[in-house]
Amino acid sequence: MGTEEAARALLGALLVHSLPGGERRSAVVVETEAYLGIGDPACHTWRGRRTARVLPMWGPAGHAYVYRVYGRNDCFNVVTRRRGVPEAVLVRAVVPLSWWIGDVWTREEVRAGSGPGRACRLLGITTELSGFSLGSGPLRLRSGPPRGFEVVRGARVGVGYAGEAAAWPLRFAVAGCPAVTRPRSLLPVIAT
DNA sequence: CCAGAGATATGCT
DNA sequence: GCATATCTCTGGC
Repeated sequence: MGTEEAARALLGALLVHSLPGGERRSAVVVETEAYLGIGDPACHTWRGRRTARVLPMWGPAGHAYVYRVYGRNDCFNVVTRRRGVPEAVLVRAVVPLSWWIGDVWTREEVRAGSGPGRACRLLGITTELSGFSLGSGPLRLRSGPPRGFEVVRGARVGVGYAGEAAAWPLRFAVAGCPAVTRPRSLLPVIAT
C-alpha cells in the first residue's frame, strides 16, 4: 500500500493507548496527512535526512514516529513503508469513539482532539513512544472502522475539502467532522 | 471572528 | 542564528 492510500485507510481507525498507570484511552482517526519521504520537501526525511529523531521512519511499516515541534507539542505518525523507504502518515485529528457512533459532544470536547498536538495530548502520546510497534506495544492501532460499527453521519472516508485539494493535496479527512482542522486562510468548502 | 506574540525541541547554515 | 508537520493567550473588531 502506498502512503497516500494508507492516509485514506487510516481514517476511521481506532487508536488505543494503555498508559503506564493502567488507564486506557482510545479515539478514532478523522484527519491524516501523507509525508512522502526523501523527495517531499515537507517530510522530515527530505533529501535522505537520517538523524536520531527520524530513525523510526527508516524502519518497517506499522511503527510509531513521534516528534516534538515548537518545544511543546508532540505529533504522532504511522510509518507506512518497508525498511529503507522513510514515509509516514501524520494523524492530525481524532474524536472520541462515542462521537463516531452518533453521540453529541460539546465544542470543547471535540476541540480536545483537533490538531496533531491536541490529538497526542488527548491520548497521552509522547515522544517516548517513538519507534514502538503499533501492533504489540502500549499504543495499538486497529485499521479500518472499529469492529461492530459502521461509518455514519454521511462521512465520506477519503474525501477532504474540495476547495483545499490544490493547497493540501496530501491531507485527508472525514468530511463534516467538527474536529477536522481548517486553515483560516482557506475557504471551508466541504466535499459532498 | 481574526491577527500577533510567545514558548522553546530539533536540525540546518 | 534561523526555520518549523503547533498551541494558547491576548487584544481588537
